[in-house]
Amino acid sequence: MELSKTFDSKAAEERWFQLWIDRGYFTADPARSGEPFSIVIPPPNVTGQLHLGHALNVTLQDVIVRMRRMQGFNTLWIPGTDHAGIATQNVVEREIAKQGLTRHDLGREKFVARVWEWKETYGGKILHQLRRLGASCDWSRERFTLDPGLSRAVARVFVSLYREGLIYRGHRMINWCPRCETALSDLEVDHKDARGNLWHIRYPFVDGSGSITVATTRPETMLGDTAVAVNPADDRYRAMVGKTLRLPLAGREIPLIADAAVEREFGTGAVKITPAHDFNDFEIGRRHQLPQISVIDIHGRMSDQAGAAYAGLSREEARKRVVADLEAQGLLEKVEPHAHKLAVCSRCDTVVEPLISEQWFMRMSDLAASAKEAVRDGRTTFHPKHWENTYFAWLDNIQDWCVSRQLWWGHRIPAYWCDRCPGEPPIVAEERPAACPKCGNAELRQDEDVLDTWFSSGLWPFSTLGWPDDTPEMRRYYPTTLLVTGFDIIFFWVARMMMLGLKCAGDIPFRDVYITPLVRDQFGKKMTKSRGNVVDPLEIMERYGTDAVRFTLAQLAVQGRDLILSDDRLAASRAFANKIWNAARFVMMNLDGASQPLPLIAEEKLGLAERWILDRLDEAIRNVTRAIDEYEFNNAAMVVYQFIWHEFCDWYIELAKEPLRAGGERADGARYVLLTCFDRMLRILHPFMPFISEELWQALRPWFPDHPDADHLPIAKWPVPAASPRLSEDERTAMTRCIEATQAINSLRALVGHHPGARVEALLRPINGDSLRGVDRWSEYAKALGKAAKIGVMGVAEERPKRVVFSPLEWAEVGVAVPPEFDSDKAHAALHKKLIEVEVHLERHLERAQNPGFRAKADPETIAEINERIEELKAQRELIAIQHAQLLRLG
RNA sequence: GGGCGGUUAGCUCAGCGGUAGAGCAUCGGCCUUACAAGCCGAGGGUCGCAGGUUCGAAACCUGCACCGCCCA
Repeated sequence: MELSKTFDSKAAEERWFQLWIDRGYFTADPARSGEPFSIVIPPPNVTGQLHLGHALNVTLQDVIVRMRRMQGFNTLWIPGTDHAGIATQNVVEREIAKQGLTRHDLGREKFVARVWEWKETYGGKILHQLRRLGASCDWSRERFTLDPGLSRAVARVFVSLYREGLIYRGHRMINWCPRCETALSDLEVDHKDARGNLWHIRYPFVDGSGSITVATTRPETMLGDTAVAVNPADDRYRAMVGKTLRLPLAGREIPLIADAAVEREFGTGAVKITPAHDFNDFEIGRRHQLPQISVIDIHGRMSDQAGAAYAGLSREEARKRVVADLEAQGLLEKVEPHAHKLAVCSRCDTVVEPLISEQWFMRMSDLAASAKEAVRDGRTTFHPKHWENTYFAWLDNIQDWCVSRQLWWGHRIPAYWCDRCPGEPPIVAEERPAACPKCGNAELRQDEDVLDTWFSSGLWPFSTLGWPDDTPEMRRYYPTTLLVTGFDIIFFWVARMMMLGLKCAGDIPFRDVYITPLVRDQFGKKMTKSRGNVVDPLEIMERYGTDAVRFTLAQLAVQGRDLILSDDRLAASRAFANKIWNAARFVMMNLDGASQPLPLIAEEKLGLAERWILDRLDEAIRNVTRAIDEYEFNNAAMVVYQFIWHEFCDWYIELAKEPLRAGGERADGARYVLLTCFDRMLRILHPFMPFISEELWQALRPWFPDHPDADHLPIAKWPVPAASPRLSEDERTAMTRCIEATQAINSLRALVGHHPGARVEALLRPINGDSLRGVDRWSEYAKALGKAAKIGVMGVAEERPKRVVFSPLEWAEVGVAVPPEFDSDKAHAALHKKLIEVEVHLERHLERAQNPGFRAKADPETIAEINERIEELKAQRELIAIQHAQLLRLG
C-alpha cells in the first residue's frame, strides 16, 4: 500500500465533498439526540460572488460546526441567500438595457418573471462556491428570502407589526436614489469624501437695507429655500433676525430666522434653509413652520416649482445655471474650494437626494430597547466583546426605519387600497381581501412598494426554521447558538435580527455573535473593487488547495484585529499539508505485512517516547478544543500545526525509526502509536483541513488499532484526552531533557565544525549529584536524534576531557568531542555571546532579588523562583569561565 | 467633531504584570531511504513616544504621535 508522492488537493476536494453530501452527514434531524448546535449562515447576496470575506466567514463557521458535529452535538447549519432587492434588480435592468429595454417597457409582471429567470440561472452561484470551500451546511435546507415560507413570515410580521402600530405610513424626509428611483435606509447610503465648493451668495433684504451672505455647498437647492437662518447667539446677525429677504432668482420673500442648530463657524454663519432637500433644514423648517418647496423630483431633475427657467434640468445642470445667473446678477460673492462628504447610493454610487416622501416606517425605539437589553443582560454575547459598543451606539441613535422601496423585486407590501374610498387607510392583511370592507369594491389595489431586503433578512434566524409555524426545527434549534459575521453587518443583520427575533419569535435569535476580522490585502488595504486589489478566493484555492486557504484564514483569524493575507502564509499552509502527507507516506511505508487493524497494545507496554507523544497529543487535543470553544481560531490552528509538525514529525517520527528498524514488539509499539496519533490528529485537523484529513484518514483507516467509530471523518468522534496522565513527572522531565540535550548536541556539532551527518562523541556532565538521575530512560533517544556514536555520562566532580567542547544547560553540561581540524574562534565567539547573555540575566535577577521592595512585597513563590534562577545563572557563568580556559588550551 | 481598534524581529502576527515568542524571509551547512513545499544550525527586537501606577510594565493608567475603521 502506498500513497502517491504528492497530495492532489483537487481530486480529494471533489471526491470527499460529494460523498459527504451523498451520505447525508450534514443533514440535520431535529428528532435525533444530542445538544443542539445551530447556525444560520449570514445570507450572502444572491447576485454575489465569493470574496475573501465570505471565505473567512464560512471557514470559521465550518471549523466550529465540524468540531461540534464530531463532538456529538445535534448540528444544524442552514445555508441560503437573500434576494438583494436593489442589487438584483440592477443586474437584470442592465441586462435588458442591452436590448434597449427598461423595466417599464416590460411591465412589472414580466420584469419580475425575468428576474426570477435570472435568479434560477445565475443566482446562488455563491452557494456553489461555498461548497467548494467545504462548507458543511445542511444543503438540503437551502433557503432564499423570497421562498414561499419565508415570504409568509414576512407578511405575518408586517401585518402584526402594523396592527400593533409599530409599522406606519409617514410623510417624511428620506434618502432617495434618483437612479434606482427608490427610497433607501440610512444604512444604504455611503458617505464619500468629495472636493466641492462653498458658494457665497448674497440675499438682499426686502427693505433695501443691504444683504446677508449665505454659504452653501448646493447652490441649486436655493430655489427651494424658505428661510435663511443664523445662530441666535451670533452677534453679527442678532439685530437682523426677523427681517425679510428676497430670494434671488426665485423672487420669493423669505424670513431671516434664528436657530441654535446653525453653526456659527460654518461659512458666513448664515445658512439657507431648504426644508424639502436637506435633513437638517427639514428639522429647522419644522421648528419654524416653514413651507416645504420640493424643487427636485424623483428622477433627480428640477421640478416645476423650481421655476420655468430651471424645470427639467438635472441637478448638475441646474447648479451651473444657478451659479451663472447669480454671477450675472452680481449676487455671487465668492467661491471657495471646500472638502465635504457626499451621500451616495451604496448600490450604484449615484448622489442621493433627500426628498420628502410618503413611505412605510417601522417604529424602532421599543424594539431597540429590548434588543439592547438582551445584550446588556448577557443573553446574547459578542466576541470580541468590544463590538457591543458599536451595537449599542447604533441602537442608541436609531431612527425609525424606512422599510418601503420603490422596487419591483422583493416582498410586495401586503397593504391594499380601495380607490373608491379615498383618504381611507389601506387594508393590511396577509392574504388579499376579497373586497373593501367599507364599500364592497372588489378591485383593490395592492401597494406598489416592496420591503427593504433587510426586513426579510432580519427574520432569517427563525423564518428559515419554519416560523411562523410551530415546527420541530423551531423548537429544537431556536434560539440558534451562534452568528458569525463581519462588523460592518452589526447594524444590518445583528441588530435587526435581534429586534425582530425578540419581537416575533419571542426570544433572542442567537446566543453568541462572533465578529470576524476584516480581510485586507498584503499592504493592509481594505479590498475593494475600485482599488482593484480584490483577491479571488477561488483562484488561490486553485493555486494552494482549499485546505491551505482554509488553514491560513483560520490561523490569521485573531480576535479584534484585521487579517492580512499574504502569499507567504498561503505557501506555508500548503507546505504544512505537504508535511502531513509525507508523514503519512512514511507511516504507510512501514505497514508492510502489518495486520489490519493493528493489534491493540496496552499502554504500559509502550516505550517512553510512545507514551510521551500520546501525552503531547492529549495536550494538543485539550488546547485545540478549548481554543475553538473560545473562538480563538488562530490559536486552535497553531496548536494543531505545532503538534503535527514540531512534535509528531520532528520528534516522534524520528524516534520511531529505530524501533521500526529493530522490528518485533518495539516496532509493533511504534506502529501502534503512529497509527493512533494519526487517527486522532487527523480528527483535530479535520475542521481546518477537511479534505487532506479525510484522504489520509481513509488511507490509514484499515490499520487503526482502535476500531474506527465512523466511516468518514465528518461524523467521527472528536477525540478526548486520557482521564489520567500518561506520563509521570519524572518521565516528562526525562523527555524534556532528552530534547534539550539533543538540541545541544546538534548545536555543538555545527559549532565545532562536524559534518551534519557525522557521528559524534557526546558527553553529559551533571550539575549536581541528582541531575542525571534517570538518564538511561532517554539517552538512547538523544543518541539517535543527536546522531551520537555514543553518549558518555560523567561524574559530578570528574575532570572535563581536553578535546571536548561543552555547552551549559540548566541541569547539565553537554559536550561534543571536537574534530582534528577544529577552529576555536567560532566556539570562542559563541561562548562569549552566551556569557554576556548569562551576565545580563544574572544582573537583572540580582538587582531584583536585592530590591527591598521586592523582598517585602513579591509573593514567596516568585522570590524562590528568582533565587533558584540566580543560582543556575551563577553556575552557568562559572562553567563558561572553565570552558573558556579550556578552549584557550585547545585553540 | 465623537467613538473603536492598531503600533512587538525585514514581513505577517501571538503574548497582555514576573527569563521577549511563532511562521515566513535572511545567513551557514546538509539530497541523513516521509518530505529540498524538506532537515540541522545561526543571526536578528531600547515591544510607537512621554509621563504615571507597581518591588517589578511590552503588558495596567494618562497624554501625544502615526495608521486603519465606524458614526455624525
